[in-house]
Amino acid sequence: MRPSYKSIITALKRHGHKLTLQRRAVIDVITSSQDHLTPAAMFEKVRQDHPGIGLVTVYRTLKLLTELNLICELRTADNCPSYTAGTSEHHHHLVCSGCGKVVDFASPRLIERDVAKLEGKLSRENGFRIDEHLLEFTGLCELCQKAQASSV
Amino acid sequence: MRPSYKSIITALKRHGHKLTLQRRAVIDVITSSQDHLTPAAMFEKVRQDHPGIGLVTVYRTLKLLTELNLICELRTADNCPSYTAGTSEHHHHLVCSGCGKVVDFASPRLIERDVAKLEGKLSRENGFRIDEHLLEFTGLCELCQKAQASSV
DNA sequence: GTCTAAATGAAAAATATTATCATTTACACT
DNA sequence: AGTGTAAATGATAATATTTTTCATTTAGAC
Repeated sequence: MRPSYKSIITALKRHGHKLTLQRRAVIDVITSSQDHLTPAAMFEKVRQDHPGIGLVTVYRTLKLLTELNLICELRTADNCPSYTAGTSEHHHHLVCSGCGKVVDFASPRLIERDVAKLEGKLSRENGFRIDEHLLEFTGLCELCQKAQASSV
Repeated sequence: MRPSYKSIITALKRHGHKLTLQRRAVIDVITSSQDHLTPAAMFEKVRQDHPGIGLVTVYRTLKLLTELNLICELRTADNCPSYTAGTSEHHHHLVCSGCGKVVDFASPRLIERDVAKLEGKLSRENGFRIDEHLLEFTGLCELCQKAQASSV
């Protein structure tokens, strides 16, 4: 389940962080959108309700939430990180290389089991302590496929 | 098999690109290193033999090689892209979140088969044309584990 | 050898992110 | 409710990374 506005607020409080209007605003935006948003996009959204907020605050809030593992950070080839609520649930990414759209999905238990095995093997062979894994598919979404087809 | 200096040169030629000293130098560095290198790191290496080369040229060459799919671009949480020779061989990444070290590995056929199945399902359900996939493990390498242990 | 489009390097611009610091504010404690 | 204090904010500057621009150079076809 995607973490709700409330659960994130609670977690922040639990870790001894202050609940400022600005943080609430950022959390509101991130939890009420299904998409992965870049810091800049989030800033624009938050701004609508809180004209005074600074981009810096958005960056700081995202950093904090990422450190507490309350949101999910994603980096793709377009160089901009984007964030979405929901790391409590383990999920993977399907990324459109055309427009950057990201679809989250849960992978079948079968794969997760195999991946866990592979994780053990890699860990032993390379001396790593492995903390997480991510499966990422890249391709073109429906719209970008059409755009490509019509431009050729 | 990792693409060799020669194979990349040939591919460039085939696509009608000129073989400048600078490009040769960058390709030499990227093929003779096992690691993923950032543009800046590559610049430093290339510079040793070609003091006159510009960082811009390194960027341009990496961009070109990436577009031609001759090298592999990787982005992790530290925000710096890094590149390595070798996309002709399908491989995955084990990334150290401490120092950024990347180990490439091939995943067992078992997983690849399941992933292919999942790929078909995702493609159908989301209307994506899926081009590639990447499995990425994140953790701490041996050195960074020790560093962490001793600092606590 | 000559020609030309492609590639380069220097500098500036654009973009993204972080650091600094004075001011404001949440909230623990009365 | 009022007060004190550490944490958080916003403005600004700084840093880092990547791209653009453009005059000059050069690889490679002829």
